[in-house]
Amino acid sequence: MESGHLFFNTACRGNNMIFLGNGDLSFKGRSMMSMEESSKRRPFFSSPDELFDDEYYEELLPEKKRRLTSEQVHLLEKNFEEENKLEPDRKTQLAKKLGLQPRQVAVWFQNRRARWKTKQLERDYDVLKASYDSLLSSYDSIVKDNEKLKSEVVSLNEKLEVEAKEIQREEPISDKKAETLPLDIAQITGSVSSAIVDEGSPQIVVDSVDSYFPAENYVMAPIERVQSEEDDDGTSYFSDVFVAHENEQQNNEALGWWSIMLHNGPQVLF
DNA sequence: TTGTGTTTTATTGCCTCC
DNA sequence: GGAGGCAATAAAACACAA
Repeated sequence: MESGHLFFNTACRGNNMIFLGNGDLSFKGRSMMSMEESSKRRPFFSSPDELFDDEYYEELLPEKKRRLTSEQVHLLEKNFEEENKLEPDRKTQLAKKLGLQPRQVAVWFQNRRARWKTKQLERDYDVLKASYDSLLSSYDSIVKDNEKLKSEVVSLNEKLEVEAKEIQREEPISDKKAETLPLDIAQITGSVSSAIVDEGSPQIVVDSVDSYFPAENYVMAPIERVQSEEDDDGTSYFSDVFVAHENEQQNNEALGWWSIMLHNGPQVLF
């Protein structure tokens, strides 16, 4: 039926083709129209004589916009797949083959490129969106991990504090030793990992220019290892613990390079 | 049948390249 | 300056729901 329709729905006059029937009975998934319905809408011819009836064409003029037949579209699509640009020779050949004006072929390619571009943009958007969704998912997972690690740090800090107090109770410390003990262990506990940073509480910031301690009043000084807890794989959660002293001058004398480090910018402590 | 949205064909104006 | 490409747009053809 489609091929029959295609045969009847076009009429050639010289190099130009004028479309008289309904060009897309089955065009791009649209519903099939019966031959009868089609002829009611737009008559088509059954004999060569009728095809070249000049009077009829004059009635039709000015010519209405006609859709290309599915056969023409198929051939155009095939050519477009091969090369989406049209050289002059190819345009002329294709126009002859299809019974269209070269201009029509050029216009079809132009519109087809525009459609392709739109589709391509949609595809690109889908790819980018998938990529974004994936990244977002990874980010969420990292945030959760971070929360988990932070709570572990809090729990370990609490343990550390308890144990430090016990040590202090069991072995009363000398005045000299007392100078090097933490003033406030809770303030120090943020220094365990650069990946775990709680913005809500003051901490020593590792790998950062910003330090928890106001440089005017405090310096950091190395002290004896207070407590070190190790993970299953042997990774140490706690390294050296530092203490802040209010008397900067005293500490500058006593602590040497730590104070220099503090005043001279970024420190990598672990 | 009609209103509305979509698709296709064609035009216009601007831009780039040779 | 002419040819060709592209973006924006018009207009016809068509689908489809109410």
